[in-house]
Amino acid sequence: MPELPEVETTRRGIAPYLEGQAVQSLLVRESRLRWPIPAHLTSTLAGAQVLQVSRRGKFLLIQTDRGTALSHLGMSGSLRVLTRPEAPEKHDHFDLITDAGSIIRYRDPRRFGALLWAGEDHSTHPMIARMGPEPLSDDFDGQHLFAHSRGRKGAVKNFIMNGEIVVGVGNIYACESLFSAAIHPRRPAGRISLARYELLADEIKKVLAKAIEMGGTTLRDFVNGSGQAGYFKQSLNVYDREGQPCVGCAKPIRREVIGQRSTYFCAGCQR
DNA sequence: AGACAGACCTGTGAGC
DNA sequence: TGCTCACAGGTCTGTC
Repeated sequence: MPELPEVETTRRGIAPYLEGQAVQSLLVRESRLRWPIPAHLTSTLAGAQVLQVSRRGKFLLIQTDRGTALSHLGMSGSLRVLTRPEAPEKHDHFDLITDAGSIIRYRDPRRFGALLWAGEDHSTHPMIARMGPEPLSDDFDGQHLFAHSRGRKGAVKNFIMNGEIVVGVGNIYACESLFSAAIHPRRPAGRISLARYELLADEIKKVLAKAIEMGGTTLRDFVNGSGQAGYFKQSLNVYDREGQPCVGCAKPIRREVIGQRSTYFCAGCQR
């Protein structure tokens, strides 16, 4: 489910209800996520002051005066704000409740998400330490992609989805940015010119920024902090459009499996 | 080092 | 209606 734009949309939705607030309690109904929710978190977070809610890659960072909680939404996770209590449903695994009475509720049917504790310096946490640059930062550009791709024979699509190269580019936005840059997803990463990587980096930035603006992509179940769907699906050029005409050349969009993931592209426009 | 398959888990929709 | 199968936004782990 959530790629960077969906995580950022979530961050913006929940931050106003958490920043500057004290945590009253963490209520865990199901601790078996991708990794178990640490048992100490309930007591560690009770009474903590939330300083800031930020994001690194697809992790949400809830920074408190006692350390930082990391939350990942996995494939099917969502966090939303309840301003009044609602009966929890089957896959509502934890609630973070503030002194002001807001409930931040985590739902995740597939349980690929996570809630972890990073202590004081989250940048050294194993989940964070090896991450590549943020795609929307100045540290990420065509030169970066070019330099790290030399000698690599794997498909460029897998290369840009590798979080040690750049974070936050998941299956949807990898397909979309490769289409916009007219690069075939199977092209070996090491055989793409600097000029084409400069275009690709620009398209990655553009597609992610536009998706954030539109509140993310809802394919089936993504909801923002208020429980609403995102609107970027209407802007998808190739993803989930197998057989439909390419917006550029009208040839049918193709779907092939690359790196065990469905990949959508136009064989006419992308080389 | 890097490329690839397998693993984790539940729900949904298509086809029979 | 109900069964089986393929597939779904991620990413860690193990093997070659």
